[in-house]
Amino acid sequence: MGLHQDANTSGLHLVLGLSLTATTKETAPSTKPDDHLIKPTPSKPYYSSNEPSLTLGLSGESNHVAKLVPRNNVVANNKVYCEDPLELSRQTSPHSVVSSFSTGRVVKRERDLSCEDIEVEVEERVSSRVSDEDEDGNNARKKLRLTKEQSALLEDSFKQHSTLNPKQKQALARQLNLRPRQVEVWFQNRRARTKLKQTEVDCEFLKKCCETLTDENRRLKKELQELKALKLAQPLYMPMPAATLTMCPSCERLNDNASNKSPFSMAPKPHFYNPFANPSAAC
DNA sequence: CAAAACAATCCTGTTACTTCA
DNA sequence: AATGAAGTAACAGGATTGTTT
Repeated sequence: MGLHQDANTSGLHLVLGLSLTATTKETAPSTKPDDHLIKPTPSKPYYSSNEPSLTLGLSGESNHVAKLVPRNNVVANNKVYCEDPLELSRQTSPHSVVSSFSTGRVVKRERDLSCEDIEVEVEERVSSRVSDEDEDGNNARKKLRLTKEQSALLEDSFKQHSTLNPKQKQALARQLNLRPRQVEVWFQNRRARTKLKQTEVDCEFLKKCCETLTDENRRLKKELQELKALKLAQPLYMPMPAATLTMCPSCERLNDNASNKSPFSMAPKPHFYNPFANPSAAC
């Protein structure tokens, strides 16, 4: 669960309850390590009524509801302190005050703010948040954009190594003021993009191969027809028109081999030829 | 030592948000 | 102002791998 150890070790008792007041699928417990984070969605409000939810609070404090604290947060004096600006911004407002308010098209780069800054920032926004929200509490899931500096640093890091060990991830996250999970996700997506690009390049290459081979096939068919016609015209002996007959060196070799074999020997294996590897017109 | 359980990480596919034309 | 496309952050789920019991 998303309980920070501080809460467990402080000697306080925790109460876990099931109520019918809030949450959606998004708040359901997950087996994944980082999925304890509560995620709001646009169509699925972070808190909605008439849905079962888990509530967790300190015993004797009935007002403490849904204190699901991510691992990197600290609980003290009934307040959730954040080691991560983004997470704090998510938690401080139950409706997930995050980076931007789509209605006003204001994109705020929270990444640049420190934790303390965020606390202030979030408080400021919470007051103005009400008017930004739908009547029924619906709130769009906001996506944070990385700053140019952050992207550049991540790119640099990716160039050095496309995967990160935990230490590198932590260091990078600290350096960028991001959560390690965000760094991890960025690298995953970056690897996926690289692979996709490579696949597209490969696809283009194969298309060209296919085109070239089709052309070549057409040309050889034509050549064969011409030879057949020539054979009909000169049935006895005809010196090979060397200028028109092009022979792949590897085919020739196979034919030579075949000529030494008995009539019942196996036919040579068809070989697939890469037209780009050999500029020969015939191949 | 083998096997089960678990955690961490990766990949792939998808969703949802932002930006821009 | 509205809209669709492209880019991308974030997520889900399954596979793999290393560690622990």
